Amino acid sequence: MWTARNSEGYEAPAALAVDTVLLTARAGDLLVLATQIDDGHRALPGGLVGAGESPEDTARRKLAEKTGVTDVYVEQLAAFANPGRDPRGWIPSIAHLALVPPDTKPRDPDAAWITARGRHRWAFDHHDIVRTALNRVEGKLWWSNVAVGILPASFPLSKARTVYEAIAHTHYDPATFARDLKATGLIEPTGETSAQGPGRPAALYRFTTRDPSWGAGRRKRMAT
Amino acid sequence: MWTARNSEGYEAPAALAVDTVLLTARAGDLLVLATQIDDGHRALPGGLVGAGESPEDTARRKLAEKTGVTDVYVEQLAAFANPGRDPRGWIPSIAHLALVPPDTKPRDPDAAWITARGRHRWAFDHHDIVRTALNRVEGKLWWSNVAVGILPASFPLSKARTVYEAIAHTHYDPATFARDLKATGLIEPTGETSAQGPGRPAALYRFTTRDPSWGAGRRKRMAT
DNA sequence: GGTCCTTTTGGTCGTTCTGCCTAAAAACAG
DNA sequence: CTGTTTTTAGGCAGAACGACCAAAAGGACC
Repeated sequence: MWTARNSEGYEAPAALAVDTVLLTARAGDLLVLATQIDDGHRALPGGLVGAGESPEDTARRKLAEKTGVTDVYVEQLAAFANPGRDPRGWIPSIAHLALVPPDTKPRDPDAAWITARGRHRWAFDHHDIVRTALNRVEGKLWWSNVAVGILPASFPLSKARTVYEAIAHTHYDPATFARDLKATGLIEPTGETSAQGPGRPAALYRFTTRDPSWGAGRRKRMAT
Repeated sequence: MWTARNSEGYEAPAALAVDTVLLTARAGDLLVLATQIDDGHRALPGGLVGAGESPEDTARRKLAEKTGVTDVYVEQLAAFANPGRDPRGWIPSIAHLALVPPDTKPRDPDAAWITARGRHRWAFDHHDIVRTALNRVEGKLWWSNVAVGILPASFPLSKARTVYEAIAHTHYDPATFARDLKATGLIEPTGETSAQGPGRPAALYRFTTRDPSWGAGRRKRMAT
């Protein structure tokens, strides 16, 4: 059982942790990176925040260790600090949300992509963290450029639609989706076209900005 | 300079803090409770989380000390844990958002209501925390029953409109506001009417639920 | 080349939502 | 009783939304 005391003699947190919900979308499914724990439970990738380090930096550092990916979309989710959440001691965790392209391979042999909405036996309060992450990314989908984290620099609208459908967990009409996403002003055509497979070649688009920023998008009612 | 070490010998946070953005709306203005610090800066009410205490409980305990109010709407905002945010040492803070009715009086003589959107000289990173709180409450306004925290159990639509206008920082047409708020399903008529002052007496409404819950409301696009 | 199939994409149509407006209902002041 | 004020119901035009249709533009196969 970890404990700590500060220089005033009062009890202090034993450590400050970070847990990251790393999401991606593949074949219409939303996936989350999870490591396997000895007792069969799943756990989110995370680690301890070092002195002089910001929690977001910790999240990025740990993600780089687990997947080798750098330049990831990372944002803070919430703090999970209820007493007893970690059996090792008083260890608050600052949960983060991160998104990566679907071709990202885990470097850690114990880590694997599992369905984000499937029922899994999560360790600690990680089930709550995952649920919070899903709510967050769903809510932001049409109001921001979160999908930037999953999509490559240049993409056809059908690819974007697959990602949006995986996140929103619904089905969009292709024509309507194209009209609405273009209307948000979040994307712009690159001028290029791609033609792999049958069918008319699709025009490629890019996000007008790859910097994550709230409130950039517009409209689109919530799914009923 | 506060420091702490855990039982493994590694450096740990010196303490875990809570800062609360306590908001209310009065006369069309959004107000925040701030205490005055020696050097003239403003600071948010807050305190240290005790061992075995949840941060939200800490926020409620501190608010009760400062204002005497219990049964407050409190939700977690975000963690502010950048190194150097607190000159006293490594002290992450979990910021909270709280809402109270406008007749709440501060008990602490150093605490006072100040305009939430005014330019003030905030201490530490409290300016960021206030801004985050304003964004949060604005975003949730039409999608949840956050306004429950400010409005009394029973209220006329004009009162609700004043609160909504203070939060959204816009002006709503009275007729349109009534139509739209009723359409959200968040409120229901009590059957009573109130007639103070001139004009047709207003029907009184209550929230269908006073439990804070995300996603209960519907529609209403973002303000352009 | 010709035919069929596939996917993209522009447009239409009816429904719903939104912002603005008008006017009636229902109180108070003089 | 007459004017004033506030609430509240309803109308109307424009925008947004969802579903659909059809043309465009490629590949696959004969």
